[in-house]
Amino acid sequence: MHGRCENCIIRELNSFKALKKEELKRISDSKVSKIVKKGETLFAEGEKLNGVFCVRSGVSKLSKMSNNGKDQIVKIATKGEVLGQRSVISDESTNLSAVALNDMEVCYIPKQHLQESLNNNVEFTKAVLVHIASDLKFADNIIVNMAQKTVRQRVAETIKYLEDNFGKDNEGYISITLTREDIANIVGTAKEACIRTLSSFKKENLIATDGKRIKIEDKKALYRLIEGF
Amino acid sequence: MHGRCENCIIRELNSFKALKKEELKRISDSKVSKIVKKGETLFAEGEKLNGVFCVRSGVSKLSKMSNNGKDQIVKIATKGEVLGQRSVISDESTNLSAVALNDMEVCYIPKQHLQESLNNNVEFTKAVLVHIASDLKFADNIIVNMAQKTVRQRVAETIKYLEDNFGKDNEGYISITLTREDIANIVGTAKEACIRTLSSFKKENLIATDGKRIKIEDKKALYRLIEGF
DNA sequence: CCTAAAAAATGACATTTGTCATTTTTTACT
DNA sequence: AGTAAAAAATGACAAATGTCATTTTTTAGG
Repeated sequence: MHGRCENCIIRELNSFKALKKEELKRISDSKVSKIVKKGETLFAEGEKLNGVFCVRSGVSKLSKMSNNGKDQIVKIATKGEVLGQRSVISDESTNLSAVALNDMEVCYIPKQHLQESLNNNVEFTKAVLVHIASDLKFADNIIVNMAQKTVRQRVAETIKYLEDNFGKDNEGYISITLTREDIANIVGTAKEACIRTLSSFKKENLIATDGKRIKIEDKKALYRLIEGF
Repeated sequence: MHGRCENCIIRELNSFKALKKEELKRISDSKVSKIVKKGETLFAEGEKLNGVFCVRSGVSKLSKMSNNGKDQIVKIATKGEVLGQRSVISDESTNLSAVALNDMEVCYIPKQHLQESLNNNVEFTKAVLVHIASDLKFADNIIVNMAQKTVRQRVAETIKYLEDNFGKDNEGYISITLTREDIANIVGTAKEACIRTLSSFKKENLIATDGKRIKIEDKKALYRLIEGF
């Protein structure tokens, strides 16, 4: 609970692995560990952040409200992700809000320390740069999918994404369970359309469901569908 | 034509302003100035780049082909933009292709020099980081628009974007002229839908057109439409 | 200035997706 | 285990968008 960053294995997953010992010590001394319950907000769109959140466990959605009242999920962040990073880098308020999808353990790190490292440790700055560049590439792909793929294809892609990133339990179901509405908000469609699409996938034996849980039954066919057949 | 980077005013527009004199000299010695004609490809999706392109004049579209054969434009790059940067940072092949929308003057800079500066000059690395972070924020916004806004709203938004970024000529027409198909590829819709939407905007006196040229006639109404009224 | 090719425009229609209303099922809690 | 609330599922219909065919207009080049 109150471990030291120096010993935290999570940092192997993010840019913090490029930090030097002294830097880690300083960060560790000022960081605050927090438990965030399912449904709670880490930060809201437009807020000015004075630090970042390093995710130790649990899952958070990063989303942006659109004028029609729908929440578009832009990213699902899990263990190792550093939330609020972009906004600290540019010294702007956040463009996204972060809400816990299940109970989370996070460390809050005041931004001064990060900024100092960004200003002095090229290795760290470069690591952050590479990470953000990869987020950008990912975002470009989402744009293309949103613009060019059907809801069916995007639902299929989202299921694949969830399995690839969160794995399966011992029964073969995708480990992360989202509400149909959250899935719809990733896909960028109405929840009814999302539900119908999942039902149709079930009829076609592409997937099986049990409550909220989803299992991919015919991976090949699902992948073909994503590619447009 | 063969000016020195040290004297190039374009670099005030991008991260190159954070480079030191020696760095600029080295880059200047190895850079190659090129003229790229309208319609020509600077680089294609999937290509491995050995350098970046700094745009001195002209406009390029950055796009990605989707499986249905449509080209999704992700960004319009103009004076000062550095193309291929993301791919050099991550040392991967590019995820986008770049095609000139009109005649361009660009400088090709071999990647070694950039990488050296990224490894040694924190100021530069940070400047690049801030720039990529801003691209990411922009991309997040596009995702939300694609997912949640109608074609009408997105066409309106694209027109606003073009006027804001490329200005108007002395008759009030937007300075950059794209084909309807290119506009459709920014909006993420079929060209017929794009044409129909523009025609309807014309009927409603939101815009006026003359050939490819577009002029915003009722900015307020157009902006209201973007917001969803 | 003329002409072929490209782009824009339009019609007709199919398909996809969104919206609203309602019922059924699941979940969380005592 | 029982119950209220939330989530999922489904039907019916409207609206938005895509596709294909065709005509009209514009543009580029000799």
